[in-house]
Amino acid sequence: MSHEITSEPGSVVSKPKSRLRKRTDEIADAIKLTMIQHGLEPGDRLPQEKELMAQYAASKGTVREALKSLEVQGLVRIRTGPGGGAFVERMSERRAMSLLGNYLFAKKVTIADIYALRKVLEPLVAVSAMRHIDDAGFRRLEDTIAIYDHEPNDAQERWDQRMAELDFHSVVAEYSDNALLAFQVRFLQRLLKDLAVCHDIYRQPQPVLRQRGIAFQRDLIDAMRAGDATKVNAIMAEHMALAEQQMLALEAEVANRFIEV
Amino acid sequence: MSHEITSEPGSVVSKPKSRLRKRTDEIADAIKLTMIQHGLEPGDRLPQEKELMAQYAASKGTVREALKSLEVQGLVRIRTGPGGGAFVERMSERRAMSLLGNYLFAKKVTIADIYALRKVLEPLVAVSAMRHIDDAGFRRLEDTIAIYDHEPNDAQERWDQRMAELDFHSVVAEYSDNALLAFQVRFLQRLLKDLAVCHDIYRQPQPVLRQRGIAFQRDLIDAMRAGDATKVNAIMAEHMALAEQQMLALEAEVANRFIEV
DNA sequence: AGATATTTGTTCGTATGTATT
DNA sequence: TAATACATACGAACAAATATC
Repeated sequence: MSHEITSEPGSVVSKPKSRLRKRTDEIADAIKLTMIQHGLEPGDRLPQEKELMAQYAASKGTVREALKSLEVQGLVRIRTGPGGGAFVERMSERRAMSLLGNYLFAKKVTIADIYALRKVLEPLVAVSAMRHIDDAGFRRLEDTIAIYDHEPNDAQERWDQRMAELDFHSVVAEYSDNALLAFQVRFLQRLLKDLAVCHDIYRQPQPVLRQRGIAFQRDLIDAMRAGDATKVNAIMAEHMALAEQQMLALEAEVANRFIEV
Repeated sequence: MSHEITSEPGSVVSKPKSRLRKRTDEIADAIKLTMIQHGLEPGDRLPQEKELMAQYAASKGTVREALKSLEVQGLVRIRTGPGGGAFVERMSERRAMSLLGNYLFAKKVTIADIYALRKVLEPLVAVSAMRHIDDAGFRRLEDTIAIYDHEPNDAQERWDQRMAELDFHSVVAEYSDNALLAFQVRFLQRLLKDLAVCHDIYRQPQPVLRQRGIAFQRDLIDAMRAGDATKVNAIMAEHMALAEQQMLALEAEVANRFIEV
């Protein structure tokens, strides 16, 4: 709808003499193109291997590599059996995050980097969500809070509570109609869940933050129910500022302990 | 530890008969794992096809599909010839954006969505860049402005100027040390370049915006040179607010003209 | 600059696995 | 259960690209 599915660099110009590009990639791009031109939607089936082999005058292996490429890009899903073949699919958020994670793997992403973004985006997404959330949504938020509204009994429960705290924000983001913003916010949350440093941090007991966090989130729900955008924004901004402070402090603590040993 | 490794209660007992996952994906993941375990860095070479075939007791086609998967994920690059094979590679920003674009393809992303993010992120990245930019950077910014500091002669030049205006922000983002923020900001810029609606908008003449844009950018450079974070933030915020306003107005105009026809 | 060796890229034929009917 | 239709996997051979001498 919005913009075109993009081809990899080099897909534009075709030098007639030498085949610059591999046959596999040519076919992958060609299939991608027909998907766009025919306006195929998720669930629609592409021609089967045999037909594609004939259509592009390529062998099975080459066609399969092309389909594999599309599969990894999250554009198709391949099913065996009668009536099987390649079916158009929407890339899952999970896969998008995984791929983006590969890009950021090499770069060094710090907690400060993540919170620099969260501090501005979480308030934004909360206000956006406020305009679309319904009773079921509020119930989901309250159910999530219930997971961590009490002292954890063991390390496992403490871990689960930390994850649930992030899930709270994930649920909020679900109700925004800005797909771009929602994805970004949820990706930041996933980074916090995955970063090795955070694993160490989240394992620490932090009695203060938990209760203050709950207070913020209860206030946030109230403000959302009241439809008070300014208040929602302010509450979330303060919540993020405090969370960042706490995370950075714990990060330093974890680092120091590591040095002492 | 004296006790045996136990299976989880619900863990999948390996059915010896049927393979849950495709061999290709198993091999791709196995290779990915060894890449991490061995701490391979860009430029390092993986075993060649022959060796991988022996190592995983798989056929050439299967191994090739696995490598294709890694290639699409931007993790390796494959070279032919003596000493060739799969080499570890960092995913390019270009590919990361392309893949993320595939995810957002299905979702409807509006100009308003993009500017909701730009309004908060561009000021942020400008302040961040201010702390690391050098004389060469300032020169690049001024060179970019030079592309659009005069009336365009034809449609082509007008188009080039619009792209250069976005490039200005791209250069700014380059000097931020927050990889996450920089990527996000540059991705938004790419969306503006690619969105079909924007193509129509950017083709329109807009004499006012160009000059005001240049004024903002000159002021921005001055504020960055002075190291005035507050001012940098304010200038960029105002610039984005105005740009959004203009874009939305033109979007409506383009839409109306489309309806008239 | 050209020949050669090495390694990926592609093809074809065949057999097996899997889901539908 | 059996037949069918499709993807999945194997193996051998050939083609194309590229580094090295």
